Amino acid sequence: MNEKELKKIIKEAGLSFTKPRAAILKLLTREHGPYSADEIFEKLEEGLCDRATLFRTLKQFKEKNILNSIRFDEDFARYEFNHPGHHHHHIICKECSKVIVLDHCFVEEIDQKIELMGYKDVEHKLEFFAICPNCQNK
Amino acid sequence: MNEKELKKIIKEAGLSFTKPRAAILKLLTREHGPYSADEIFEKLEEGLCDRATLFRTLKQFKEKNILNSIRFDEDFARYEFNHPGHHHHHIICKECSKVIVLDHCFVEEIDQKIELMGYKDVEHKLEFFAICPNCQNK
DNA sequence: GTATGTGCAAAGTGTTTGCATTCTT
DNA sequence: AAGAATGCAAACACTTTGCACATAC
Repeated sequence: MNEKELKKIIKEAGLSFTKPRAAILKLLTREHGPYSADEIFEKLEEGLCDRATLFRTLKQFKEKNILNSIRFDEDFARYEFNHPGHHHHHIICKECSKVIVLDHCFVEEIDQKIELMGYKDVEHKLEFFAICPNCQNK
Repeated sequence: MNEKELKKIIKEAGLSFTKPRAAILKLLTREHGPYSADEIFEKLEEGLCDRATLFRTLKQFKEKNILNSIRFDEDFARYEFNHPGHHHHHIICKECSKVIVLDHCFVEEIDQKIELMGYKDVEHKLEFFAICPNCQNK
């Protein structure tokens, strides 16, 4: 994603366009992740962004729906770019932690059932944990 | 659950039967939760169990499959008693955090599809986040 | 009696915050 | 020039660990 597109996204969220924000967004639009704050920090060019700024930015991007956050059974959050209309799930290998994206959503109808129960604004998180083909041969 | 049953579960897991472990297990078999370590600590009789022991016990119980842990979008884990054969999901209110249990599993067939993709030992976590009927009237 | 578990206090992570300085608009 | 964002260091919340004492078997 080029500078102009990055700027558009950031400005439309009502945030000013700064070096750290551009770099974080660029990375997450280029690589799907989902990445932890720490992984993102390591991938960013040295000195480009403080950890505090990174966390502040992730939080803001999440509030503005630019990013989603997910938690696999870990003690840190993971972030990924929220490609509009690209709702999806993951398979996470229990051994090597490799993540595969599943483009199809299997539970859309369930969201609707839950709305019929009187709930509003229904969302869900669905993740699969398994041992990947590669790790089975070790 | 009575003393005898609690002891059976704990001993069958290969752990010795102690006061803190009995109290934690008793609580979680009586109330579904899922509760955070902090909530559990508050519910236990004062002085009955140190926080360190609580965390150690939760970890062991989880390893022995006595408890499950889940993470809603929070920065702490929640624990619930693993009623054998009682696989289920939750609806969590985005406002008041009230949790409802959904007894039906909607994605069992998906687990099987993922096995056909070459994965082994497939599990999943599925949680719904919505605004509950009660919170809509505020 | 030996192994296992516990409490206490200290340390470890991941994340947030206060504040002075710097950048965006 | 005013407001917003950043870096740094200190603080926080949740969880883990080391060690001496206590309990289970």
